[in-house]
Amino acid sequence: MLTQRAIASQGFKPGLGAQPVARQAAADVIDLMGAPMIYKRNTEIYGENEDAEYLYKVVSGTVRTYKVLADGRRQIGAFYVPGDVFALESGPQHAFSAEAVTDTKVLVVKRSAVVALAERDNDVARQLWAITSRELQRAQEHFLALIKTAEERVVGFLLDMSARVSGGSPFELSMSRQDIADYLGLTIETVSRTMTQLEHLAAIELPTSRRVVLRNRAALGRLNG
Amino acid sequence: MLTQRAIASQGFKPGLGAQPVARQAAADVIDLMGAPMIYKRNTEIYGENEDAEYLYKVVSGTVRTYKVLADGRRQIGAFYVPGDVFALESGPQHAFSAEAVTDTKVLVVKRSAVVALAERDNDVARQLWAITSRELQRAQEHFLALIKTAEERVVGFLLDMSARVSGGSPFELSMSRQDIADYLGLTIETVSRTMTQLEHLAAIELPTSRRVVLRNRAALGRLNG
DNA sequence: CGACCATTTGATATGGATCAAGCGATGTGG
DNA sequence: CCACATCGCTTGATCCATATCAAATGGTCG
Repeated sequence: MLTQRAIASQGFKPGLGAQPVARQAAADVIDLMGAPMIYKRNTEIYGENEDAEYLYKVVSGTVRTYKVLADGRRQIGAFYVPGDVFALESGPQHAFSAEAVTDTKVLVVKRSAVVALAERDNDVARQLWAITSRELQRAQEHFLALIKTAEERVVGFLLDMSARVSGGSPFELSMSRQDIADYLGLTIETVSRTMTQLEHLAAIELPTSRRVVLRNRAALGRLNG
Repeated sequence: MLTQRAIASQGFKPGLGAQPVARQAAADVIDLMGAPMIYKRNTEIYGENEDAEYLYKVVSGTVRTYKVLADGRRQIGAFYVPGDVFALESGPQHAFSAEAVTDTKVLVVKRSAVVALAERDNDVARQLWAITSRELQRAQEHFLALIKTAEERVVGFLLDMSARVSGGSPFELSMSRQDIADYLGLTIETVSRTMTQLEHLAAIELPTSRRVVLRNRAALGRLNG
């Protein structure tokens, strides 16, 4: 479904807009050197604490990274959609595990190869830095979301996803309510109730549980805090 | 503030001085090129959305970065103690404001100078990346802390601070209860109550409200989740 | 000593979690 | 093609951790 649009939009992420050039070039390294791979829905891409051997770029589908806490709860660190680069969250070992949310196609490149290339090509070095920087910014925003109310978290999530998946207002959520709950630090019941409530407020519409129509962006902006 | 900034810019003249430091690590670059500056308790170092012109390294004292949310609440992003480098949290503008928690001495260096140096020196480039990477890791840990219980957050904070400030077990908190609350996403009352409770559990001791003795690390480790 | 600020302690309220059913879509075996 | 099992989601009732409101205590500095 997403494949055609995903390929067309590679390398650009409207909204973040910090360094489109750097992002483009960084993406190119993976585009040029990357090997395509396919992961089925709910299969592991890598595990927490494994050596971070590869860098990935999503071609189609959605990926989640997560950690399972001591008490058994799962916290999702991020969702990655077509165009996003992941597995550069930290040091030499992965801090999070990664799984395919849907059937997913990625491009894979050896981290060591890119790092070696960066030794000689400081354009590549700058791109690696830029990717990490953007990841940091994303983590900070996610982090700020966690101190907001349930309604604000859900609204923020919907606005974010609608901006990131190609298209815009009527869009499809590729992840389950449980995934959303684990991403937002809420329970599935609270996410569900909040969605219903937003629908009653006429802020959104839910033709199906996965399909979202942003019906009143002004109201959503206000509810976003 | 402007006066102090002017002094900072004397530290580096483009085109000069690159050679002698060419093989130094980034932290050392700040040590070598940095201009000392002093900020009084509770004064601003830089504001959110200002251009990120400088990089800072704490020599003495403590710094907090924070954001004020729409509803007026303040969220502290990080505390920086001697040895820490800050102001590399994101892109070309600061995502957070920075203030001195106590009277603080820092070394300041022009960001553009370091970035320019990184163009020619891979080692410096790698160090810039490493600093950003570490910051990302720190943000992720802070983020994971926010989904824990109040007790776990406070215990985690105390263990973290005790590890970071020179010394170890008996150590001094340089920040107020309000600072801690805003860092942990709790209220001042909850932080206070939790501290008292930890004292009753004989896990810690509080000779004064700012002085902390870790009395039972095993118990604290358990309470940390 | 007195004023002020930070911290602690107490009483009550509440947002979201938890426990528990119900419902609708999808798929499977008969 | 239907009956039924399953799964993901929604809805309802109740509980609890932390927030909020309020007051007392302690420490610091003029």
